[in-house]
Amino acid sequence: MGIAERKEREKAERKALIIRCAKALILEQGAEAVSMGEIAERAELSKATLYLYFHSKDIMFKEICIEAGFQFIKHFRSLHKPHMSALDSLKLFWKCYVDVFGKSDDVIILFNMKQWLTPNYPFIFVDEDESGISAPSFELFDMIRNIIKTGIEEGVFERDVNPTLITHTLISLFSMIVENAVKSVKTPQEVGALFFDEMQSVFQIILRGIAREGIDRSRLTLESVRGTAQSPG
Amino acid sequence: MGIAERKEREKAERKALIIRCAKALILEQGAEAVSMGEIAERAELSKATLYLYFHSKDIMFKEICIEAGFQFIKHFRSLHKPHMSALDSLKLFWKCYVDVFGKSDDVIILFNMKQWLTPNYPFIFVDEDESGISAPSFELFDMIRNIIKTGIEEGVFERDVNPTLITHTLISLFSMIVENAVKSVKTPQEVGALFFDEMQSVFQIILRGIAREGIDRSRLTLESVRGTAQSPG
Amino acid sequence: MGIAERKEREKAERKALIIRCAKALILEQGAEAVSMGEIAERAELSKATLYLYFHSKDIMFKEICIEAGFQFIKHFRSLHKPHMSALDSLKLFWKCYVDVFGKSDDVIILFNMKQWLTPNYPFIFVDEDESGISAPSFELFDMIRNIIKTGIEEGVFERDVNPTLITHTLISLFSMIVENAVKSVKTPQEVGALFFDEMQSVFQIILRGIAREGIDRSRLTLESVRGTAQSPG
Amino acid sequence: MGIAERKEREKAERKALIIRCAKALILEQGAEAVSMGEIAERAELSKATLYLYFHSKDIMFKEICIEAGFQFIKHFRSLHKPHMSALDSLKLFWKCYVDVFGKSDDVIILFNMKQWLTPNYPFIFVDEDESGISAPSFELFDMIRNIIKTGIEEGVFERDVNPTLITHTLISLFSMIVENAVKSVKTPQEVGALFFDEMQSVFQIILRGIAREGIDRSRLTLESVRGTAQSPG
DNA sequence: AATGAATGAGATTTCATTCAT
DNA sequence: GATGAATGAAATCTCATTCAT
Repeated sequence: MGIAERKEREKAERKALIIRCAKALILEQGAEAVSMGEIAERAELSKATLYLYFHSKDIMFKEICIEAGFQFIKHFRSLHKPHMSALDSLKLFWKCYVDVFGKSDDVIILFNMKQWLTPNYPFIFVDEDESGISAPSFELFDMIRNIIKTGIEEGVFERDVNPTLITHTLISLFSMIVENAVKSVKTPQEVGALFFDEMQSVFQIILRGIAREGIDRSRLTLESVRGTAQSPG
Repeated sequence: MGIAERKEREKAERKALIIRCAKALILEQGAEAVSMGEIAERAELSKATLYLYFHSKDIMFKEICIEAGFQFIKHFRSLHKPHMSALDSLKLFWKCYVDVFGKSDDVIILFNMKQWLTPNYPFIFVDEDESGISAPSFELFDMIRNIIKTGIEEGVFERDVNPTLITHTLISLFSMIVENAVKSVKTPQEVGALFFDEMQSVFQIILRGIAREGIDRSRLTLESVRGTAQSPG
Repeated sequence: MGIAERKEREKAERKALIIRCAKALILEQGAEAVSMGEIAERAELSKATLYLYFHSKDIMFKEICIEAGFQFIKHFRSLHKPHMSALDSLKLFWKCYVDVFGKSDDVIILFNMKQWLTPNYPFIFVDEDESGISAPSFELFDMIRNIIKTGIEEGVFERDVNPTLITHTLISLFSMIVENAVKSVKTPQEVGALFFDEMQSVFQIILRGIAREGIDRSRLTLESVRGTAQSPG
Repeated sequence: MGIAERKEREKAERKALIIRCAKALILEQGAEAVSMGEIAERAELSKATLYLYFHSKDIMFKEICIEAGFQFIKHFRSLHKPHMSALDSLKLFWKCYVDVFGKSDDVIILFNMKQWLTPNYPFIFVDEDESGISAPSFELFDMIRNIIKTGIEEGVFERDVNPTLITHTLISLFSMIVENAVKSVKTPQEVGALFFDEMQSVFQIILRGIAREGIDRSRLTLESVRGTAQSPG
């Protein structure tokens, strides 16, 4: 019986290896430019072997996206408390984003690969596709939307704000900024500087933009998290 | 005597036809996926003929993009008055966006193709490249940034707002939303609905988010322009 | 009636213009690389116009070859006297080669274009081909062969020498050396230096190689003609 | 245990097959005219397969050429003794030429393709190029030049003979004759007849032409090797 | 007579995917 | 389970040649 387990484990490791290599290449060249041949070469496997683990390039890339999404959600879940206020939740969301980004490239990967989540990227409606893989799309989306909804109920956000739309916008923004950051620099560390300045500023603007008139702006200010981001671990 | 002119016109029409077909395909499939063969087929021309009008695929796509950019800027310029306030300018910017979009797909094209062009398009100054085409990128960017700066001077926007960053963010947002809208629906008319709801909402949130505390929100409200957009001229 | 003549003349001028441009391009890039489009551009004519003067690229290039051949033959004829000895004739042949080369690029053109004289280049058997053009091949070839034959009769060349073969070899050599010279340098002036050293040396070796044993070597020595070549007239 | 070896062998055979087909086509049409498609068709493989064995057309042709060069040099080396006189060496050179040619088309290929390769092949030292292939050009050139030098030292060749130039000439001549022979006939067997007559005659003339005055002509005579050539092993 | 415009045919090269071993 | 080998289909681009005007 130990043999079966070992085989299982080895198989998972192989799969992880492939994904790791694919991610590295996506970071280096952008998702569009990566070919199966390159992934195989980097993983020191044959192209044919890749197809044992993923039925197609499309599916491989989708799985990578999805896995990256789960990492982020998992981290957020582990820190989020049910009773948190909307503002605290959003600030935590921001913190998690920074944390995960500091620790791994998943966030970059996630947002760099929108073409593999088409046609309804980013993570809105696609829950199950022909490949039988269920995406974390709705979860991420729903999570944020619930926070916005809570904010409206708490009277912190404007009543005329459309939670679905704002959620969409927030995710879009994150995605866009990552994309720009990734494209203009090379290493994750370099990405950091550009990225966090812009991200934090934008997040704050959105916060202010959806906040009800009269809400004190000090409550709508994000703590600088750059220090955290720069010290991965 | 009219012969030369007619020939000129016919040539321009052919070029326009090619561009039209290319745009349609870009809207349907995204810029990356479109091949010269498909464009030729759609235009009912041979591949070789395409190369008479554009020396390479790269150049064709750049020209399409740049042309679209100029259309937008031209329209804005024709309506913009020097003495306009920052808020009025931004509102006009929004109106132009809607107008141009209502009349053609240019804006969609413009933003849908940014990736294809240059990593940080349209945020980076690319005035002249090896193809000899000058891009309107910096103009667009500068235009918006000047409006933001004016707003800060007028005391309408927060002093701590970074004009360059906000400009970047605004363009990113527009770009992103267009992209999402285009990808999730089929016809330009359908795009319209999603698009304007989201765009207008986001634009308004940004406006509120960068406005100084105490600025009356009624001043930060965009008129609904959907009617205009839906009745193309 | 003057009109017809003028037309005739203009036509001839146009044709000459085309040939001139084609030659220039052949010298610059080598015959293989030159395209009809380039020739048309250089001549400031349309590609279609080229086809009014030459039914195909093949025919144009053949005509160029043939014309170049005639120039050389014409010059040789004008200086050759019927009573000349074989050795004097060959020396004259050499002198003409140098002269024509000094004055024009025809010799280079001629030998640079062997592919358009296939399959029996250089100038051996092809007298009439499908295009109806008769080549000066046999004339050139025959001229040399007659000189060799005379030399044998005079007892200057070995009896076991095969005139046809030697002729073939001589022409091959000229062709080869031109080719190498042309390929390794750029301007005709530069070609000169390399070219004449090698050519003269080789010509002399052949002369000695075919001469009868006992013929005094001083008779088999070519005067240096480099000065002549360098001062184009 | 034999599996790996068999695979290795099969791979080598495939590569050899491709080269064989390519050579045949080069002989039929000349190097410039042969396309990857034709080679693939002749080898009954897909074009893509060709690219498994050769990264580009350029590289394929270079490899063919270089391999042929090595074959020739190898054969010469195996028969050449250090103490040989210049005349014996040159005669051996000639014999090897005939031998290799009798057994394969390599020599023809070698010389027929020089144009395709590099302007002054095989006269210029090209030891390592961007494709990482080292060429035997200089070796061949040097080998002959050393023989000529020895001959001068032995007092068999004229003191005023320039070894580099003569080497250049010899190779040019061989190259030229092969080319002509190949172009004027169809089958390799037919090539043979033309080829050897001319080659032998020319070789002998050169020998006589560079020999010192007074050297007995019987020493400068090549044995007829046609019989050997016609009976391929 | 001249040409602008068009094109068919074909060039080289890439890549996701399959299959026999 | 792993892979080397093969490939079909498609990509971009070129060029000699034709034809309506």
